This record gives sequence, C-alpha cells and structure tokens, in this order.
Amino acid sequence: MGKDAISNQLRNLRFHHNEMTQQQLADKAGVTRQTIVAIEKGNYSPSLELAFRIARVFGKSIEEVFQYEDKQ
Amino acid sequence: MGKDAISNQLRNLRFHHNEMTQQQLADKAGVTRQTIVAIEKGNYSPSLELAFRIARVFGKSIEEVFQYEDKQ
DNA sequence: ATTACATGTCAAGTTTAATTTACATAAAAT
DNA sequence: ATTTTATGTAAATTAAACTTGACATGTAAT
Repeated sequence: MGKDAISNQLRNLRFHHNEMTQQQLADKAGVTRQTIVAIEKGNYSPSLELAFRIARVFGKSIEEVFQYEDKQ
Repeated sequence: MGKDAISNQLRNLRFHHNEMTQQQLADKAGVTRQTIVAIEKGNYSPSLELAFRIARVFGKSIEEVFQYEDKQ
C-alpha cells in the first residue's frame, strides 16, 4: 500500500509498561523481535491483526497506539 | 499471520451510508473493488493503513468497523 | 575483562495482501 | 428483450508483512 503514513507510540508504551523489552512485547504479541523493531522504527506498518494484538497487550485502542496521517 | 479472526461491518456500513456500492467504497479508500469484496467477505483482513482509510470513509474508529477475536 | 542483555541491521526466504484482467449471475432499468 | 449495474469468483502477478538466522554495538552486571 501507501508510504510512511503511520506513526506509533510503541516505545513510549513499552516504557510506561514496566520497561517492557522488545522481546517481551514480541512474545506477548506472538511475533518475532525483528518485527517489533521494524514496526517501532517505522520501517513498515503492521497488519490489522497484529495491530489489534499489540494494542491489546497495552490495553489500548488501535488509535491510541497507531496514528494515520494521509498525504495532504 | 493468523487466520480468520477478524470480522467487519462493511456491508452494514455501506447500506447505512446512502447505499454506497463496493465500487464507491473502493474508490474512496483508494483500492480496487476486488479488494473490498475480499475484505467484506472475510477472505483476508486489510493492512492497518487500509483499515484506517476505510474507517475514515465511514467516520468511524477502526474498532467500530473491524472486530478482532482471537483463538480462545 | 568478560558475560549478559537490549537494541539495531541485513540478507534470504515464506506468507499474505492487493492488483489486474477476465468471466459469471442476478436484479433493475429502459 | 437487451442493456446496465452491483456483486461474486478465479488465476496470475506484484508488493508488502513477517520469519529465520546471523552479526554488530552499547550499556549494565559481575
């Protein structure tokens, strides 16, 4: 799909949740650590399913974890 | 990723929005009609970016358009 | 000094999302 | 009757997400 339009709060949320590591988040979300790194750094955006699982780890809505800004 | 864990309200929302056709939704979301059909029928779930764009078409949150239920 | 941990990166591979083109059917319009 | 519109399907291809395995760096323990 499109480009780099999706940002996220992963780093903030990890640190606000007991200093959760990337590996711990990966385990809880059911993906590899590299996937978390790529998403956190904005290399690509997750599938909708993974977005749901990550949001659920933090007890947040998808919109609280991921923000979409389209090309103005 | 996983399987058929994501359901959606596309058909309902289309009809509640002036009988919007699949083609019209596809145009507004910037994808092809076949992509809308596949998502609406649950053949696969959209990318997070497309989920944002579809939700925006209806003025809804992602959670109001798509529901995630994991394997119990 | 060296072990351990958290993070970042890279290349190669698999899986899934999305496109393109095309064909089929049913319903509505003319 | 036949044209148009909306929907469903399918095969082949491209693009993107995700995995696996491996290596590098900085920082915190010990």
